[in-house]
Amino acid sequence: MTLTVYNTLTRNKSAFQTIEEHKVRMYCCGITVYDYCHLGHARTCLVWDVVRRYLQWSGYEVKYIQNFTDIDDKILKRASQEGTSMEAVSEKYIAAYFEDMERLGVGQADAYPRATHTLDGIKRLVAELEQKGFAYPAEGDVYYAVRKFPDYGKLSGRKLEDMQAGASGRVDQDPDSKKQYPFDFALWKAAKEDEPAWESPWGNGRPGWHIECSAMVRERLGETIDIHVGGGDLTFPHHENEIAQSEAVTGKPLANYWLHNGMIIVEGKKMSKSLGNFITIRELLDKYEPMAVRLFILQAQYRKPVDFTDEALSTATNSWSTLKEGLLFGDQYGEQLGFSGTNLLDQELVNRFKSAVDDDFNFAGGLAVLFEIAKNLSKEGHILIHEGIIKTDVQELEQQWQTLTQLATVLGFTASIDKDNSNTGLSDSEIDTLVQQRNEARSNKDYAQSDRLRDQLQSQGITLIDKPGGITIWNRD
RNA sequence: GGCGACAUAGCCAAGUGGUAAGGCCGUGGAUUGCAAAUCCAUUAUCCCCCAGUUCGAAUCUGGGUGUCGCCUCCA
Repeated sequence: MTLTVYNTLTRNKSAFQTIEEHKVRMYCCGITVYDYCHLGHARTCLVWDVVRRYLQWSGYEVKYIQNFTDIDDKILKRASQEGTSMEAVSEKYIAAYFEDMERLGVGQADAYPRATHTLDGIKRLVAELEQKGFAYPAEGDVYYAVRKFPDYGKLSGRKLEDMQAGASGRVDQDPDSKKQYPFDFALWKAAKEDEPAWESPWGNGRPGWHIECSAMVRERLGETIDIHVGGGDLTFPHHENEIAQSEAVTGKPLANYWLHNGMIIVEGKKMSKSLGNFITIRELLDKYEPMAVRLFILQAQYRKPVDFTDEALSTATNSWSTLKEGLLFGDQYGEQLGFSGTNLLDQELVNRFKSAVDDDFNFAGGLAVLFEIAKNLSKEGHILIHEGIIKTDVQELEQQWQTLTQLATVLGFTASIDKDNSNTGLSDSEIDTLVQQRNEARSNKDYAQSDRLRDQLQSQGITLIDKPGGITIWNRD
């Protein structure tokens, strides 16, 4: 089986081949830290985290880097609104980012470089671009001359002439602009009053947005990396500009594979800050379980847009409880069934999972395998509770459970038994007594009393199951 | 206006030439005092529309229609 991936650069699926055998160098364009993350950010982080897990599980050693943009107009604006500094705003939202991602179960990258820690690399890159004639200074700013880079537009599939012709007035030359050409972009911006600035050969100033990623990739991963990922909305201009910057200097491809995830849609429109239709991860997790959110995102192909609705999240919550039941099977019944603890996997199931996901990270296809296993396990669990028997061979059940657990881990799903069910205050014998009282009421046809007792127990998390022959068993939720 | 992506049951969604995975919801039956839970069974003659290629297409080609993204900060 071969992993096949869709490459934005070639607009095609092709077999995945690494530069160095068994090693993957992967870079993800992270976030600008001026506010809490929303569901759209969650999708990006979640999807690429799972891609990385999958690559690792497939036998690759993955070096995964994700940046924080901590120099930016929006951060400065936020700082002045809050009467604080750019650093304070960045720190606050970086901390919030880690809290949110931990709750979602997103693994940590190998490093989180920041623009403010990459100034040397950035300035070196700008200087090299200037030396090679790709950049020009203008009154303290430095711009990249896109017309000097023949490949400009190759990632997003556009031509400069078309963009200019088709933009219908949207790219009118700003009379105050220092650019030589409308699509040139800033590598370095001259310092404004009261704003943070760094010394440079072009005067005090700060870096433009795109240059930091070029510098970080080069510094942390090298001149050509295997996979560069990010949200689809970054394809142009951000990633296009990264390519222009890096490749102009090195003469080598910046990345062999460019992968982009689709957007979250709300009522037909992209979830975004500017539209104000976003829901933060924190708000979301007040209402839904993290694993349900993960399922909601992974059930869709990563490149397609996904509609956010409460109905979809509720559905995902129900689906998650099915999966969860399967995942908890061994914890709940393993001891009783005498699980051996050996880690044997069902290769047929593993292969089906792998062949699904190997096709451009088709996680939805992989999840179908997980659901199949989980459904059977939860069914066996139910039969065990109700009838005290199982219908599948114990060894096979254990193998299924081990397989489910491992495959779920690849996708980042983990379940744990809720610990707060022991505070009902009722001991087993007390429950037995109440159940007996209820059965007496039932035999006297005093159903009002019997239902009252059942409700009372239910409210304390005790579910009664009436079986044929007047036998009642119970269990704690 | 330019570039790109997508269109499969009530909802979400996989499937890229051989006759429609999976999830959620629902339905029928068993069981029950009634429930709940559970078990069993069941839910697209058809994949946006039209034409074509083919023995055969949801899957390929052409043309429509619709939706979304990017072209400005953006995950």
